[in-house]
Amino acid sequence: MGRKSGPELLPGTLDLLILRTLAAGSQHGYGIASHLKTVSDDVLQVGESSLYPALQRLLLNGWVEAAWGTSENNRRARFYSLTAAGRRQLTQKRDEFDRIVFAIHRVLDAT
Amino acid sequence: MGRKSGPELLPGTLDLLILRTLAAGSQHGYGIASHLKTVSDDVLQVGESSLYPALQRLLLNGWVEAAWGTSENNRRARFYSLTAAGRRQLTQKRDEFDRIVFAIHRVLDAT
DNA sequence: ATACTTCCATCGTCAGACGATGGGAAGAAA
DNA sequence: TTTCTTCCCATCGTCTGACGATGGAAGTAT
Repeated sequence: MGRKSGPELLPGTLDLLILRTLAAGSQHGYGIASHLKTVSDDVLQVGESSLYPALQRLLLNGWVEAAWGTSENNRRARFYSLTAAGRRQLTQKRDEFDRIVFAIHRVLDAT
Repeated sequence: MGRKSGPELLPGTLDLLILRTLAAGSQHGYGIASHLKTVSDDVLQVGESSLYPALQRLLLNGWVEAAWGTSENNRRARFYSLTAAGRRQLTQKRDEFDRIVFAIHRVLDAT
């Protein structure tokens, strides 16, 4: 029976979520995942095997940059932060998301 | 350069959209696609190569059933309609969608 | 010592969306 | 009559992306 109970995400929204999280300040991977889980009240549970590839993607696209540092818990951590292009991308992805969700609602609420 | 201008859909929502469309009455594939495009004001543009595989999926899962008939335009067409299980699935997928979109908004609107 | 938590990351798999492609039948245009 | 457009069916191959499993390493608590 393939799946467990339900998808933890809407595919295609992970980049947006990460970008938005980083817009509030630099964070390391683990911190991003925790933040999403907490803020979403445990609805959004992004595993590390989704998160890190996504971060690689964002790095490659130049939307985030990374720097090694030390976490609050005194551990070696890689801090990701938004670039200018990342900020632009955030706006754009957000608009696109809103546009599509609005459209979907039109369908769902249609007479 | 890979993409054209933007994704026409949120991946994972196509089944929901089709199910919801059929909840308003039997339709053939082409009709479903037209309906989505019209109602969404051209935002949701589902191509036939997305649509038909999706319909096959829905058939396999027993959420829709199909019957050959004749379209309004006097053409041979396959009419898809919701089964009882399909109606249940629609409710469930819709709830799930709302839940996740709500969670995403919590992230997007976070302080 | 040992176990748990935090933090990094990759590999292999699988689902799903989509471009390209192919066909057939009805009606309109040439 | 031929041609074109619209309607309607469907598949194949590709690519993106999420995720389970896996494997470290370093700090903190028991």
